[in-house]
Amino acid sequence: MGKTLLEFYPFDIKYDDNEEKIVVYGYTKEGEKVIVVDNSFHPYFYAVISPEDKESVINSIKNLKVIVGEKEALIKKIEEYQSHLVGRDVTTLKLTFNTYSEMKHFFEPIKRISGVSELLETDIPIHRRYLIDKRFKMFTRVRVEGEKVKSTSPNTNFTILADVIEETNSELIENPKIMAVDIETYNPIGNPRPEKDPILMISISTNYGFNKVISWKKCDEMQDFVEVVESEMDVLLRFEDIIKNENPQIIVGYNSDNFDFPYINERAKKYKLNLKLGVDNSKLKITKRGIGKAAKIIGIPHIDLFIFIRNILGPTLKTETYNLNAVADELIGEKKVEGFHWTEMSKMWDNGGDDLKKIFEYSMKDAEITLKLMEKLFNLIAEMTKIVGQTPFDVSRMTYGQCVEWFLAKNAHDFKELIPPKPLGHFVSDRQAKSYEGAYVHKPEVGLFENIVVYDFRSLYPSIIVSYNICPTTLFCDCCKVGFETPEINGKKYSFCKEKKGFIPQLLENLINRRIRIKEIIKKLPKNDEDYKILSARSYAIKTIANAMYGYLGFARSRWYCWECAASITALGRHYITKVISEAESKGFSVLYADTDSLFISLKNKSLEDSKKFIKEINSSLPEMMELDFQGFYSRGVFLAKKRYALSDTLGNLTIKGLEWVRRDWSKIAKETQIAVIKSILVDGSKEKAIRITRDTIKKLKEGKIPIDKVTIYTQLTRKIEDYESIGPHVSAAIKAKEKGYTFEPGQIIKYIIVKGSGSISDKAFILEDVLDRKLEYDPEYYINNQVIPAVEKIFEAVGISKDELLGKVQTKLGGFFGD
DNA sequence: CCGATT
DNA sequence: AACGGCTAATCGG
Repeated sequence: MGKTLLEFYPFDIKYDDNEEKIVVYGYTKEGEKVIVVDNSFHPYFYAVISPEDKESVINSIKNLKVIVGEKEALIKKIEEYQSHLVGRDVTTLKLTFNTYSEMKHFFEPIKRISGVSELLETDIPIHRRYLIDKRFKMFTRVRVEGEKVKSTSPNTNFTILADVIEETNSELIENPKIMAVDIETYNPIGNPRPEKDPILMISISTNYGFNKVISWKKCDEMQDFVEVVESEMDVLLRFEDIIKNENPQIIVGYNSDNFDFPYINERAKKYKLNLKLGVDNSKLKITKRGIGKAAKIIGIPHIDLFIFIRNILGPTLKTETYNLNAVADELIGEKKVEGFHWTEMSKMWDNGGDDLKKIFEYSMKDAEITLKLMEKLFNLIAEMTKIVGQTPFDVSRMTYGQCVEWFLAKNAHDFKELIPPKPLGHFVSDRQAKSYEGAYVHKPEVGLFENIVVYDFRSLYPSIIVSYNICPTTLFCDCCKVGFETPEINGKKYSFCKEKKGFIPQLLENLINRRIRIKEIIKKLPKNDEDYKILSARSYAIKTIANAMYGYLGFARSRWYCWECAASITALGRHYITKVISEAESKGFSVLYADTDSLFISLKNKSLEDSKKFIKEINSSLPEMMELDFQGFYSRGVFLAKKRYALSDTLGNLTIKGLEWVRRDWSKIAKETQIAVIKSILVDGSKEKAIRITRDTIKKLKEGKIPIDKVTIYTQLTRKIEDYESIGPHVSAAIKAKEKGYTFEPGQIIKYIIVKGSGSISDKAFILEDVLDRKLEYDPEYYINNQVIPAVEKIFEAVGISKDELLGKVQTKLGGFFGD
């Protein structure tokens, strides 16, 4: 079909193991599906050599005879490359090969050549190497030149054999076709067993109007979206059919890596079906990834939103659990179909009729919610994908550490920095064994205070890294006699180069400046503007990477791990916060509390104006990138201990940190009582009301009037049940449930209740399902003495009311509090 | 009651 | 498989 030039949006990429070439999958603006084959890319790695041995090493490499299969494998190119390894000058040879399968046979023989000290970048997967080198970003417009040929894949418009493939601009694909998928399974004993229990239905929801539930059981007056086929096998075949005909550009699920797709695969195996979902007609592949699995469909990015939310969004969410219902409620204000619990699935399926209709509705809604979540999160996933520079499939599954690492890897060569190897074995354990001092936390004045001003350092750690040029490449440089110096850390000062910028501070400075520019633009846009949404997501993605940089430097499995850097950052953080504390005190403010980058002062006889003058003075003395911000003014606050306090602003809005209220391992009844007490004291200024509320709760608990969901406690299993040394209540509840056939995985949230009976607290702990089944009653004594009272006791003490007084055991005159 | 575990 | 600091409950000797 001849030479052609076109622009397209790449969605996925693979290194073809058999044909040994890079294949990029994408779409033109008109939605035509294209495959771009890049024959020009060849894998390579670096050998670090002593410069004086250069000729002999090159000769030895040329003389190597490596046989792969029947044929001799050849080195394609040898080039000298003067570069840096973590700031140190190194001479390397860049060795390029025709294919990866040939290249890997050269690792060992080249390592053994005298004059070669180490091999670098042998542990970069080829498709990632390709994206690092080519610079273009997934989901954005890319220019390709090459020969247009008929596609070998049946459901693709054409293939291009590329000569050139390059970035044009970073314009994002508009409105990709997204398909959300959810399955329901037969589950007579709780968790479904893929070897026995069939898939009942597969639900599909798209952002372009195709919505269906495919099932194999009929009932009267079925909803329009239900399509009934003959059998479970036909459900699977119809699913394959839909993927092929509908051509979704992105497939999304919720926990689909570890549930939906592995289950679909297991059931397909049973019928000896090969579900060819990939654009290249390849099978749905379930791979192992860390402790879990990942479901890969070649050519169509499959995003498991549960994984992305858990890894990246989780810490910013309020929700206690990452189940679909709670997450969707918080992010998009939607809930699942009510009056239905998944444990009833098989019973309702067997009943048929209206019950079956209800399952159809429930399943459809789940797929719809998943789709809406993706529509909400697409911009963020796309921006993370762009900034990290890898595929959406990979990036959506990365943790913070991996996002930072691949971001650095992408940019390292601009600074001629080679990518250090992943640390293994004792390198990791040695690093883990060597800890360093963290942030400073000021012991609070326990009690109730009024007129509180809060300051915080804007992006404290990133601004320190940039100001002090903290980088593994600048530590104790050769050029500066005295560089940027840290305070003493265990009696030693650390120095960072003043002459040349380190690559991490340089990249970080670019990120910070980029974010400032974006925020300037956002300010002028209306909130519902499409650009506003994209730029907000970009700003959030940049912030995520910038804030994770410090943690990455102290992370034992980092390629650019640097103990001295991490320890210097926290030491400087401690230096600046303590400096502000002492200056505030010397100016006559009373410092109530401080933690890491924030400072709480009481105005006392000073004015708000005085506090603003103070902040100006501080800022004029700080390095340019560092800034102390005015965070807010609060009319009242109660401080209980380090990391435990509550504030109320002038409008009565509460800020609560560290208290039981924000913790999931406390019952709702304890948390609700606690917040009601805080509100009474901080907002209403009435300790009588607080006492009344507490006593009333205790009475209701005694009378057994509190519903079960308010006495349920959530605790995560962090390991396998048998690995626990100490059996806490949640573990004990799980052990008892396990004997009855329930299964538990590490990471699972255990919902348990302490019931009436004898023995230790653990003896009396049972999981929610057990309690409901056996109609057990909660233990009022436990919830009064171990939940409600401890949650409010410290607060009452801080305002001068003892426990006895609270419970009415001692008659004391109340009063003298906020004028009453 | 107290250190260890969570 | 991002850091350390910190509080508090409960176990288990």
